[in-house]
Amino acid sequence: MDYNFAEIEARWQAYWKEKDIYRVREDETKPKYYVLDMFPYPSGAGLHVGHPLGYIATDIFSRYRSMKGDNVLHPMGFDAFGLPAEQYAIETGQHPAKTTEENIATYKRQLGKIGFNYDWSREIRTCDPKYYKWTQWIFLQLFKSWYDKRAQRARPIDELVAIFEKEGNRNVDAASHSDLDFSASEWNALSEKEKALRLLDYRLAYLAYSEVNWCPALGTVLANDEVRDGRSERGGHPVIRKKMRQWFLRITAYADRLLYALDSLDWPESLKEMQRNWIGRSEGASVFFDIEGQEEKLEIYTTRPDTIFGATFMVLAPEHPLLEKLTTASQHEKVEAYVDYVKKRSDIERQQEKKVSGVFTGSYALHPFTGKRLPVYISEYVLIAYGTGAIMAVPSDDERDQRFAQKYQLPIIEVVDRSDYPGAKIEDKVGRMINSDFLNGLEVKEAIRVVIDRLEAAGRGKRSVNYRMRDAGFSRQRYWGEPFPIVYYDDVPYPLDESELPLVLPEIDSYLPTEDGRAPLARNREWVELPDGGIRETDTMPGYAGSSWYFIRYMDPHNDERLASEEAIAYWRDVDFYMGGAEHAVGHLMYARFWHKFLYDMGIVPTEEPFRKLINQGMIQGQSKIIYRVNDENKFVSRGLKDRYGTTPIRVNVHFVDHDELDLEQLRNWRSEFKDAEFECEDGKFLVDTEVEKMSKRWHNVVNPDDVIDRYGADAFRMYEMFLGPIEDHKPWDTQGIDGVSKFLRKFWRLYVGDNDEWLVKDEKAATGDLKILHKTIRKVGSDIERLSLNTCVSAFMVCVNELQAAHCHSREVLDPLVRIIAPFAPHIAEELWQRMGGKGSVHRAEWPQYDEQYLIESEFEYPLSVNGKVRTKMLLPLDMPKDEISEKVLENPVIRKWLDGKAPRKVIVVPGRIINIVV
RNA sequence: GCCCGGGUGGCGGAACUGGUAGACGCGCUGGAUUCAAAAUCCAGUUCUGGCAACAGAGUGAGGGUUCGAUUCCCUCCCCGGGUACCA
Repeated sequence: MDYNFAEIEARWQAYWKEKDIYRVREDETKPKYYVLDMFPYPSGAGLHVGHPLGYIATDIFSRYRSMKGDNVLHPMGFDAFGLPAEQYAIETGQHPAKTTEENIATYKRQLGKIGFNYDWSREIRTCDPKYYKWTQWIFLQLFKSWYDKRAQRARPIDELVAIFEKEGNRNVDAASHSDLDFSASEWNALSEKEKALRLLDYRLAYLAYSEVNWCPALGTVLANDEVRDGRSERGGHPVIRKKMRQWFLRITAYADRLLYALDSLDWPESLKEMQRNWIGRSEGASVFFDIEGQEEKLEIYTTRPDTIFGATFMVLAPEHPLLEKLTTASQHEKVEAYVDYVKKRSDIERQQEKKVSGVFTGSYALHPFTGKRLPVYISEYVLIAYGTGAIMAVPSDDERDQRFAQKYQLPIIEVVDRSDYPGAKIEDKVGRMINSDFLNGLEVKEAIRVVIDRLEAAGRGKRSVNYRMRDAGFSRQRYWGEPFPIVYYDDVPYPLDESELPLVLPEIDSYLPTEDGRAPLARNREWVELPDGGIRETDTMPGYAGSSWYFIRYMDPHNDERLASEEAIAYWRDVDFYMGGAEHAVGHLMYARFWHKFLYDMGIVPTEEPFRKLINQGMIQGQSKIIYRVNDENKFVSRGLKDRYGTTPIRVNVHFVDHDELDLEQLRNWRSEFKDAEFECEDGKFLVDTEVEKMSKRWHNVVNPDDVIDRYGADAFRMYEMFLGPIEDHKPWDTQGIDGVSKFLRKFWRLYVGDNDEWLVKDEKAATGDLKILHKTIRKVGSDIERLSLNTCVSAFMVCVNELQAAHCHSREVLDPLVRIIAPFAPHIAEELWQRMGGKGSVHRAEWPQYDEQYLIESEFEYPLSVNGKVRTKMLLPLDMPKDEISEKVLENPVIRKWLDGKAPRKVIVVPGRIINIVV
């Protein structure tokens, strides 16, 4: 009987569920291993064949580790709050909880068919109040903490209050966005409200005003990627920048720790580099410039203080707070016009502009060393959000400053002699200082040190470190997210008592924002307005809130007392291996690391970093199928004929195409536009072109795993996904190719089961050759799994089965270990054969076999013989033959003699067990 | 522009530390089986020449190191991802 995957897979999936074999418990007798997949957002479209790629890899890896004796945690859950469900709710009026629930059911059904080993008793959903109780709890801890830069850790805010009461803030080095100085008596004289507002400057979760993309027509705030060219992507309505009071998380306090810990992580180098760039640490100096006729000083940030004698003008961001004071009456009109011009431009436009523009303010700054007058300009190339929003312009050593100087005819003073460094660009930090007074003759690096010392001594500047990274906006004016456990009294935010958590997301009558532009939750006045006069926060938390700590919850997902028990956390500690898409390189991975470090400071988790090893799985792309429509006609032509007409390419459903030939019948029934169309074939066939691109409904190239599994089975599907190529690479899906692994599984089956379903495996001694094949495979598969090279594992299995088949091997001594090592890849067929073989318990609880070195030792080797590096023939020689004896033997070889043509070889190189090269 | 990947048959890919380039599979070609087809099995399949033995070329292009380079070094081209007037 043939291998009946449908029956086998259903049987064993039911068996595993019934026996609960994937249930994981803490077990001190075994080493722990935590394997994690990035949990999915359950979209309405369901899974396509690209989604499970990483899940299959971790499934194989975790099954392997547990057969090797580890206690493996491999959980799954759902990132269930998010924009698409809310958008759908706005369009249909359906509650997002309901559609989310339905989508999760679809996902679980689809995942179930693939045969994963998740411990579903540990499933979590970020939208479940039992889960987000602890998301809210962590937020409260952030709210109640400040960051002590000296101790390099978060501390309770009460300790900061105690310090303020005793000595003010002068001896505190805290992460803060305020530079206000105050003494103990000044602090103690403040009202309760003033104290509360001032503390916000120090909390790790704080309120501040910031600009958002406000779309008046939609009455809502838009994410950056929902805005195109200053208009909303949906509907094309104008979008303006609007100031709103919002929650922020002080991630910048952790910038250095986030940066330096990267070195210790086993992550792809490219991903670590992205995080480094995102943090964007730079070392330089703050310099204070006097302004002619003004009390106030202008603070600038520069990484090149050494070039200060080359500064010939200053540039401010058009939003700079000092601008009004610096603008003289005569320049007022021009400045205002320029500020207006910049206001209308989106950040993206401003940043992409290649044309230099700017306006003189009328004021002059004074050079701190020479006292020279430096005109102060404004220009859009200086950004208010970076550094201090003001620069000293050094046209000799900065390309943008140079272009600006050229356009406005400002002087350029060369200050760095780079003649010792041919090829150095103007912004490279190399060279010898010239025209720079006391810096003359110094190397750039030395000059930086010297000039900062001078500036500090003169009280005109200081060493300073700057980051590109900014605090994380944590408010969303949306419904489908975690409510903030915050109540305002007299505009001051107070935390809810932890006993009141979770603060459950209330019902509302419509998912739209209110008419006056407040978040949707404001619609439920009963919920918002408390009897004691308190007003609840109506913003909700962003998507990354719930995903920043979910890996901890899996350790103990049903705990109502703590986010996870101390014992569970002490046992599981951190994620050993994390698999997910590269699109989360900076967002999710940065926030999760930040939260983890905070929880470490709180003493809740024992490790500084959450994810020890990380791999990005590549994307499985779709193959779009393209046909050509003749312009202005209801006529389509086969691909070879497209150049005879003016044509437009059109994508058709990938399922209508077999071997590049289109099934016209199916196409005609697909859409009315094809019903009566004319089709011109070539050689009786209608051929299509193929384009590899993202798998998406839009391109009609989506392949659903359910269909593939129905036709070929889950085991074939799993192995084929792995066989496609290296896990990190992008590669196109081609359903045709699955035939290969499907055939392989049938061949594999026939080693065990005969045509009439008879059991072929015998308890006989295996031939040495068969044992060689087996042990070679055990070794290769084991080491390839360790390095996540799963595609080569599959081909190793193919080679093994081909060889065993040719050898007519039916010995249990070989076929028992073979079932075990294939079990992680094809868990169903392995379980079936294991059980038929009379194996104890599940094959997935069996031990991973050891390979036996004795079968891998060879006594002879067929050496390739090469002449001048080109292989000419082969020769079988004993591996223990001494080199000079080999040389002699080789020279007797007729093919080699022919190539030597009677001459003596210049050299004979023997690499034992590898190759022999004769140089003539 | 900068940073990080990557360019190998018709296609997906293999070659782990410099040692037989193209494993494994798809597709294609021919054959067996079949009334026929599907399925299955067998053989061939980098390119060029040759019936073949064999010879020449060949891992994006050019150069270098080496007995030997897909692998190391230099220059350049192309593709993918990230990022940016970041002072």
